[in-house]
Amino acid sequence: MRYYKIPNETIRRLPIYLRALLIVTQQGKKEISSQELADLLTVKSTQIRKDFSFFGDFGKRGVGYDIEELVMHIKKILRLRDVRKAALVGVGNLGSAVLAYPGFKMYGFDIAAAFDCDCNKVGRKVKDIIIEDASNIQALKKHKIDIGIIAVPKDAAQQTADALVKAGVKGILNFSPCYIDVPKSIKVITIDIATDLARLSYYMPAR
Amino acid sequence: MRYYKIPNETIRRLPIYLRALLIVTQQGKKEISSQELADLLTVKSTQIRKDFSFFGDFGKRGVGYDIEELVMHIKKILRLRDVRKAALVGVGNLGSAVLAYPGFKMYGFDIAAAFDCDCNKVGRKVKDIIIEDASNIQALKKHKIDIGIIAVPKDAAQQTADALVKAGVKGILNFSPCYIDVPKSIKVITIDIATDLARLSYYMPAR
DNA sequence: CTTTGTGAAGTCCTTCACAGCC
DNA sequence: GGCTGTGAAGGACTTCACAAAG
Repeated sequence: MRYYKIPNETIRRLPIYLRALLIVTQQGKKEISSQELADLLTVKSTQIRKDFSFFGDFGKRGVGYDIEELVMHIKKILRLRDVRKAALVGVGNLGSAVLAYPGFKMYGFDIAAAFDCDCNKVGRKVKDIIIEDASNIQALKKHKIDIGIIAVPKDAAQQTADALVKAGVKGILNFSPCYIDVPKSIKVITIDIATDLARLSYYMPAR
Repeated sequence: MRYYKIPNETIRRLPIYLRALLIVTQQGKKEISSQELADLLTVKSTQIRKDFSFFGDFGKRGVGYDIEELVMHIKKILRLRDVRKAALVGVGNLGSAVLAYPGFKMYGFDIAAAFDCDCNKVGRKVKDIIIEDASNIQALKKHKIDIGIIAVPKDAAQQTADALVKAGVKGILNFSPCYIDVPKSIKVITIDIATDLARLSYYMPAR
């Protein structure tokens, strides 16, 4: 194996592979061939082998891949092996759904703090976390939290982002349907269902 | 302009352009150049012009594009011009967040029905919609609803999908972190934040 | 002078074809 | 026989460079 740069498209597929592998692990499977994995996803088996070849060759010819080893490698590439602490801002419906979502833990994220500006919510306990007042966001500097999750109404998104940046986060997951402006050393990922919705529409037959 | 096939990647970017255009429209802007749009997004201006050129040439040289016209064209390509009716299944935190999300309307989707299997919720009214019992999903056949939104716990996802297919939907938006099996004429889009999370992790500096 | 529209060149990614190994 | 690993070929998308138009 040569140490080529890993293509962006491969990085985009790794989480998809990871999810599938975690699901089949729960079903008790120990090994998987590129063909079996391909059947679960909409990807060709040669594509999968090529992708895996970028970070080592650990498949067994005639057999397939050891799932546990594969999961470990993918997590390493995606830097998911160490638990990363995240803070949630906005505990409305969306924020609550985020708190309840099991995927965070599965991917090595730990939501360690939650903030809201509604005094009725402040002090309430959700999943072992006490909701704090949003004006205390800067406090998370002490907690080694490096990810902020924005789940507030869009008019409050920018000021929330500013507060999070001030508090020292390095990455932001933004659920508000708007652009937010941050220093370019901060990585922002905006999740907007609308873009997926539009794709659903395109690929669906007309009524 | 020649009628080439529109590249997949262009289709993927169109919703992103659309969102940006809708945002600047709200700010009162009437025309925009490819460079201005590029500055808002992480895309090169030549890319934008090339993308737009696939579906006609309606830019004014020396000026830019008429935003209203552009929005109309993109909506046409993405088949978003006619309102599509959707049914939501599962009115928990996530489902409630979905109901409250303004993006649906903006993109021509109308959530016209909601279902849940919790009898405490059935009968309650949310945003002009009365929550119906999940066993009545087949009833939506009468309502010309062709999209189903799955926001139920993952163990109930497959049976919900089966019921929706039986009820005649043509597309499914799946928020459950699992694969669902449907006839291949049905388009399914699974939204799993975990994949975005993993990308956030990869592009963030190590702790 | 600004900005679009577009062939051509360049880059990146996917698929093929098959050698190598279990 | 079955499946991985990979150079090479092929295909898709992006960027360049510049002509054409307001």
